Order: sequence, then C-alpha cells, then structure tokens
Amino acid sequence: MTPDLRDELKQRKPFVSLEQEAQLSIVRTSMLLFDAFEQLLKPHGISSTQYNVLRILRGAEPTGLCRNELRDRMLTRMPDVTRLLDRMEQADLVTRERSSEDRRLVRTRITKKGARLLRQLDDVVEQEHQRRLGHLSREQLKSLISLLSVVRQKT
Amino acid sequence: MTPDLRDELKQRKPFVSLEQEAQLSIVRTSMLLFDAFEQLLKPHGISSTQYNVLRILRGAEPTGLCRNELRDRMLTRMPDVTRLLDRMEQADLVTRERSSEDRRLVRTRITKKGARLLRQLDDVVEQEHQRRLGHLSREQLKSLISLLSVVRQKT
DNA sequence: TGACATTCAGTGTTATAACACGCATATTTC
DNA sequence: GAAATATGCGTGTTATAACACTGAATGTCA
Repeated sequence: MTPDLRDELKQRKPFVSLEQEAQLSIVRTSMLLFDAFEQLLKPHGISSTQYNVLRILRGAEPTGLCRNELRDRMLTRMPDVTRLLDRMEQADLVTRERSSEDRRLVRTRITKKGARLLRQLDDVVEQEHQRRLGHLSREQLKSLISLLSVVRQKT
Repeated sequence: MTPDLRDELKQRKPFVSLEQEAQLSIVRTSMLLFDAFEQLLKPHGISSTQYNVLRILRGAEPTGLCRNELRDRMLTRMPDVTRLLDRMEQADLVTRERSSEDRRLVRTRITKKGARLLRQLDDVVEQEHQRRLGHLSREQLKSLISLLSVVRQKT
C-alpha cells in the first residue's frame, strides 16, 4: 500500500540491506519535513536554524545561554554560531552581553521582539506538525519516536 | 530505557504534541546520521551530495540522465545541480554531453574514475549502515521503514 | 607566582547553497 | 508556419556553512 522509497527515487535496483533502506528513509523523510518547514518560515523572515535558536533561548529564560551551550542544544550541527547570532542580533531577535563572572562567556538572550515573533509562530508551527504527521495514530507516533531513539543510542 | 530527545537537547519543557516530538526526532536522527556519513566520506574527497549523484548515475548506466531527472532523484533538495556537476566534471567523476535529439538536454554519465571510487566506497558505506543501524532487529527496521513511508505519504 | 594548558568567542577565507534571471531549443496554438 | 508558451540549462549575485586560526580569559600545577 505505502509506496516504498525505491519507487519514490525511481531506483532500479533494490536496497543492499534493510539498514541501508532505513537510513535512506530517515534522511529522505527528514529532508522533506525540513524543507517544508523552511518554506513555512520563510514568509516570516527567519530560517529554521534561527527558529531553533529562538526556541532554545525562550526555554533558557531568564538566564540565557552562552554560545557553546546553545550550540550543543541545537537540533542540527552548527559550526558558526557566532555569525548566526550576529545576524540575529542585527535583526533585534537576540541580545548578547559578556558575562561579568567569567569574561570569556557571552550570554545570549531572546529579545521581546524575538519572543513576540515566536509566539506568533507557535500556532503556525503546531499546525504544520499536525499537517505533516497528524495522519499517524498515537501508537504509530510513539512507536516511531521510540525506534528513532533506539537508532540514536549508537551515537 | 531509551533516553528521550528532550534529555538529549536538555530541554526543560515537554513537547507540545506527539507530532512535534516525532518530527523533531526524525530531523535530529537524520542530522546525526547525515553528519556521520559526511565525515566518513571526507577522507575520500567527496561530499554526501556528490556520493548521492554518483550512486544515481551508476544506476542510470549506460544511458545516463539529464540534469533535471538527476535532481528529481536526489535524496535531498538541490537547486544548483549545474555547478555541482561542474565540480564533479572537473574532478573527472562525471562527463556531460549535449543530447543530439533534444539539444536542450545535457546527458550526464558517471566516468570510470567515478565508478571506481564508488566501488571502493561500497563496503565502507555498508559497514557504516551496519554500525549505525545494525543494533536494530529486522522487525524494528521494517517497522521503522514502514512508519517513515506513512509519514511521507502526506507529501 | 609564573609557565603551561584549557576554554571560549570571534575572524579570515574558501566552498557551497539559494535565488532570480536569461538564453537557447522545443512544443503548442492559431 | 509564425507567434506565443514551455522546457532545460547555465550564470550572476548574495547569503550562509565550513574550517582553520587567533587572542583573551581562566584554570592548573610546579
């Protein structure tokens, strides 16, 4: 019933292994969701990476986070957080302030404008999640979440 | 037993919905697999995108594919296939030839060097899939593949 | 306390992705 | 069969990602 990935990508040969098919399925599905998410955000003027940062910083209020803490919590690898934050600071979405206790650290916090934007997006984003995944049952979702967690165990 | 994504990302608040948790789990898992894959390929001098192109072109022998067919079969969205192929042509991994029947088309094919590189990588790549996903049972893998296919149904 | 190592943020540079546009070739329509 | 439309590829440009390196601040240890 459900068409397999091989058809989707018009592949002639079968997959080498279930493991390979699973990995490609994960990456493929992720890319589709990720791209759709970016398109959704685009009219609002931020990328999904920036959105991710805002979400993290909202959760880290009122203390904020330093650059590396933020980087470690991000969904996707981001080697150049500094300039990402530069742009967000310029857009008045975040503020940065050097810590007085440890002057190596720069504490980043979300601004009111950032928080307002995020609040506007909350509904839009949740609707998107429903649109993309709402056709799965609760059991299917739980099973999927659990299986992916097992995958991530092996780093 | 399996630690959840919330712990992994040090999130304080629970997820808004199962749908959201599932989407984030998919994207997170994909990024980990994808990054590991890129690191694996790096010593061999190609990116995962280029690897993907080579795989597709190997499967499309002996006719090859035109640019847009290739783009449509790629695992990830790629708006700038032309310059990707430019680089690969320069590295002698692919050849391009304008079609004589329809002179709008440019047929791209894998070179011997590209095919050789790919052959070298076959084992390495399959080992990587085993390393990342080999700890799941066949039933778990099938279930995961099937669930992801259901997710993709809603475009 | 002074030398050494470590941690943190930022910078310089190159490579790649993203987007809008343009030109050539085919196809359609009247 | 000429004009209009569609399709396919390439290019110019800007934005962002990736990587290696620098310098400041802190911690460590003799």
